[in-house]
Amino acid sequence: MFTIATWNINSVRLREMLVARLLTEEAPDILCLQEIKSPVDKVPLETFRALGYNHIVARGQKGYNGVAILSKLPLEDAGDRDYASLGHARHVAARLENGVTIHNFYVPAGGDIPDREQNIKFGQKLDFLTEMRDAFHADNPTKSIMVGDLNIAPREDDVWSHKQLLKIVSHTPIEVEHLGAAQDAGKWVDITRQDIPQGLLYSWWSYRAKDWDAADKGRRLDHIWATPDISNAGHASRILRPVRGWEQPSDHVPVLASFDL
DNA sequence: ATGGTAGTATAACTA
Repeated sequence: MFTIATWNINSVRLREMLVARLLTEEAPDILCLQEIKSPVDKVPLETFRALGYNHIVARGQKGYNGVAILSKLPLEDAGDRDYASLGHARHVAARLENGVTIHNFYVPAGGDIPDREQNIKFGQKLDFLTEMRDAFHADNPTKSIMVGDLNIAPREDDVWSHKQLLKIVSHTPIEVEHLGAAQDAGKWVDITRQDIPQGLLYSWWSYRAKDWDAADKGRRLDHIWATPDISNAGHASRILRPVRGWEQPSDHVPVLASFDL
């Protein structure tokens, strides 16, 4: 059995000690980070190694984006793809010794206006998702887990108000449709919703709210999926809401699942 | 309707 977590950290250098706290308190076997906002050679790897996370696969760049997989279990680098040819560090993959492949994604946020004619970033987001669909269709993944900040809350109960967010980027029907096409192409099972099928679930709360906890205007942007050959092994999903209340927090909280593999 | 906060290339961008 192993536990995997995904967390958009919004700068791994600024929040090095928050990562260390999560690794100490929850001790997932694997932690996938997004938005590390750092070149790989400036990630504080020694802090993570000292906590037993000796196996690290990452892609970084200066200032923006960046993804990393920290693991207590041996990993081999399984490459990356430049979806939508943006030249951004938004994907990396790794393979465990048991043959399970881990994909870590940071899907573009997509800007504010949900129209590709008016907002190039929204078009890039849709193109990124279309390339994910095509890649999953071509690769037909098996024994795979895909996690990350997908920047889309697909279900009505993944947002604080379905009606009020229908024209807000992250919950528009066209984004949900594109994400669904990528999910279907890989036959991915949403492990969080397999475990917690009913009820409101959020993994992100805006920094701009006066009181994020009281207003509770959250969205479930962070996901853990698995291919159907191993989806039955997934269980014990959790979303660590209290982490949003830690000092100088990320706007995202960790999402966890365990796999009996 | 607007503006609100946070991070990094500390100025203007991205989220």
